[in-house]
Amino acid sequence: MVTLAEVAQHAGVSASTVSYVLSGKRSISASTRERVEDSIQQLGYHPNAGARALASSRSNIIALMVPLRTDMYVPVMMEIAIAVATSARTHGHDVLLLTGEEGPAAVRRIAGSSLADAMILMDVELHDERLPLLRDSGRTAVLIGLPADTSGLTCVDLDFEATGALCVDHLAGLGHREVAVIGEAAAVYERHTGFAERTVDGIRAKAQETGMRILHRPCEGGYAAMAGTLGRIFDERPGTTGFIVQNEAAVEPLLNLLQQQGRAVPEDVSVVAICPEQVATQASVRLTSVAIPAQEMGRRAVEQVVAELAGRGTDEVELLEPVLTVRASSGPAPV
Amino acid sequence: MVTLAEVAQHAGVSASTVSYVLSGKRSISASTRERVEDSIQQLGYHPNAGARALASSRSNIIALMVPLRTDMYVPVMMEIAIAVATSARTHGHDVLLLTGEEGPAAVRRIAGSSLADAMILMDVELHDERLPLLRDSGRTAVLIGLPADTSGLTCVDLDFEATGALCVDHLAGLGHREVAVIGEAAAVYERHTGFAERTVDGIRAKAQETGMRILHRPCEGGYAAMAGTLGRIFDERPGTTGFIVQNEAAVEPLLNLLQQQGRAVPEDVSVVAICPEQVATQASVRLTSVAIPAQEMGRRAVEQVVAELAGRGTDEVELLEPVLTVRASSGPAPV
DNA sequence: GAGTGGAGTCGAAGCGCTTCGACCGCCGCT
DNA sequence: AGCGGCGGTCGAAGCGCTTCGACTCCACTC
Repeated sequence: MVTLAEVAQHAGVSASTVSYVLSGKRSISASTRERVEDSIQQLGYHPNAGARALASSRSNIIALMVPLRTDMYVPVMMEIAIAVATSARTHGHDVLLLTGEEGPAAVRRIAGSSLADAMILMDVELHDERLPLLRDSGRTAVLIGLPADTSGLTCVDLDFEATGALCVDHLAGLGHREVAVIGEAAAVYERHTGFAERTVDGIRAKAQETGMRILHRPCEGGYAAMAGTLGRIFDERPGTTGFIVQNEAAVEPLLNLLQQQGRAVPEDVSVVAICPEQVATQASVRLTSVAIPAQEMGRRAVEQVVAELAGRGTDEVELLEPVLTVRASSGPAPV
Repeated sequence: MVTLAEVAQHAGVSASTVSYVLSGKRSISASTRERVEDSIQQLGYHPNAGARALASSRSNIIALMVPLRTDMYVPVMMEIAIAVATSARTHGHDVLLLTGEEGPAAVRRIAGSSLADAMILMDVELHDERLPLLRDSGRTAVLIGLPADTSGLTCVDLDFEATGALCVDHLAGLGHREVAVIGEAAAVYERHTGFAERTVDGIRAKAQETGMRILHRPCEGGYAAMAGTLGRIFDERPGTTGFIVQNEAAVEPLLNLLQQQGRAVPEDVSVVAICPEQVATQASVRLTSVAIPAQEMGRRAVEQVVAELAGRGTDEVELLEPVLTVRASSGPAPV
């Protein structure tokens, strides 16, 4: 491995000069800079990450905690993770992938070892165990999601309350009066995952306002689970004409089942989904949907992290505004 | 932050002793060890990652390069990534997430900076640009996937040739003579991604052996693409009675379309999928399938990495044997 | 009773980098 | 002419850890 010292010798300058060329923290004459840069090229020098971290107490690594559960909203998670990794690189950072498995201990370990300069947490619960640790670790952190108490924390998320309200508004405007909500799996609510609860809150509030009847049912992904849930919904509320679907793994099964039952979409029944654009456009019926801006969320989270590391910190909650796109799955309520 | 020196002072021993307690590289008396461990607990000490990496030239980090494309076999990727992260932790390593975006440069950067001790590459192409760099970086590396030239590389993968053969065998045994293969998106073949080509090779070879006619068609995921592809397949080969599906995003659309066309599965048409178990069991018809053992692949890759780092290296290709599970989507060919 | 060797501990020398203070010219000011 | 100040460079002191060699005891052996 080539070292700083070797570059310095090759360029005929001192080690510190090379360091300053690299960091730009002191002015360097054009001629010296050029010579140093040439030497770096020729020798194929790469700064040693460990030495750098030790000397500067900055690792240029951002830790990303993703949920362990691989059974939920996987594409969204993946998209966020990739967006985080990609934007981190554009800011000169790398991303360390932590799974939920280690739980709160991971926070302690990462903060304690100075392995990462900052952390981004996904899949945040309302009363997340990791938050107290995070707060008094003093590390900069950004949450993707919204806990109950956001004091001292920076958060990025889609405004799920507004999202719920938007879906209701759309269906109400089309004359629907009885709407069923196909939620995430029951476990998601039991863990008090913020986004799921907030969506339902938003739906409930707006429904009350517009005089709509809501039936909310958690639902696992997959065909079998959806079949059961759907049967029970129509048993209980035969007059249901609208669906709001939050679990993307239930979307296609739902469309399929409706079709089998001879209920036409959107003539007899309207469906609004909360899902990534790709799911909405690739489904068997092009879905009216509120997009989950996974990439945007990942990008924003990184930008917040970078801003805070640079001291331009702003402990704030940034809620992205939902956008509803009308496609082929929603129409006027049947008369 | 608490340092080694502080722990040493607190325990009344020298720094090196604490270090040896931590690493176990020299014998320490029980009493000393206990005292040191107590101090570590009380002070809440965590070794500084940078310092450790610098002094030992081991970062205990494994870099994982995942493809940037978020549109392909996402669940599989995610499952592998999580399995890698999880098993890495059980071996005391962390995982650095690199996206394909940076391309071969990432290999140079990581190797050069000693940020990671080893690399795991996913989405390997037959003639992958990263391989030459990897070879002469001297870093230990494991590929998930199989390039054309595996010399000097450790690889882990499902045996996709055998997988293809297995699918053909199953359908041939049921009397099917005309089978269509729904492949991955065309771009996957253009990039010469190993697994896709090898699957087709395996299918072709076995089909010849069993006198089966094969029609292979690449296919994007999603409903619309599948509809087009399916139409063209039946135009060209009206006698098709079997399908082998490799693109998991095409599975559900295919089932849906067949149903719409009044072709019953498995009475009129049999479908065999190559996909994760979850997809197979959650589809609208429980699918006869060859499982893609994503977790297993991730775990094996990490184990290989750890073995090589420990000097118990074995540059070898490890192909996992495919397992076909018969479910409800395949049956005897119609007469 | 001197010699041998292993168990247990310590001191010191780095690992490769950043950064602070100091130094040296040289320009421009009064 | 003299001096402040600034652009540009260097030396040296760490950052917190690992690891090598050396040292001390003490239990054995012959």
